[in-house]
Amino acid sequence: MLTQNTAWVNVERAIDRLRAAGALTAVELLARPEAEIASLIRPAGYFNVKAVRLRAACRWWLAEAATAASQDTASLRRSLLAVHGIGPETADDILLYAFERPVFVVDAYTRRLFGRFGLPQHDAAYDLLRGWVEGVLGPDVPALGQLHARIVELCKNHCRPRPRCGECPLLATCPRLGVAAGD
DNA sequence: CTCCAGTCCA
DNA sequence: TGGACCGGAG
Repeated sequence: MLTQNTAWVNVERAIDRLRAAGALTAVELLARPEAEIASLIRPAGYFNVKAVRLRAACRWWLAEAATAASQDTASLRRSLLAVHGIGPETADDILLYAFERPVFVVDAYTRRLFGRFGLPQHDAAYDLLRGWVEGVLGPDVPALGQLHARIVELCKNHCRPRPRCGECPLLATCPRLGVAAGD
């Protein structure tokens, strides 16, 4: 939630501050005033809205986490999406990495990379693009996590808004072949 | 579509 | 110094 539209380096600072304040667990975070949480996560930006969202997520965790394991993935996703501040991408992050469910996380990086590779799916609605990747990889949790993580790394280092194709490991197979102009 | 917001870096 | 940052709600 802290990393929603926010650079990861700033998220790490916010997490460090929460940890230093002893507010990294759901119980501890909920025990503090919302204004204090907002102050602690200030480096991550959007701190007022994110403080509200973190509280909502912690309440969900305390109420639902115990029975989450027994729920099927579709039900668990609906439950997560009902939480204020958890949209499709955040829900799938939690499903894949926290609950180890076989889902693919679609993010801005995925759409940018797929678009540059000429895949028509890059514009598709969230669930369509997610389902397409899941169909290609199959219900393989490690593979789904690896692909998402590698897309993130690739797009942070090379496939940026202004492409840095020089050292890109995909240069040989990229349709753009280092045409580093525009997007 | 617009707002939310601090931080980094070319 | 302005764009960009692993989105989501109203």
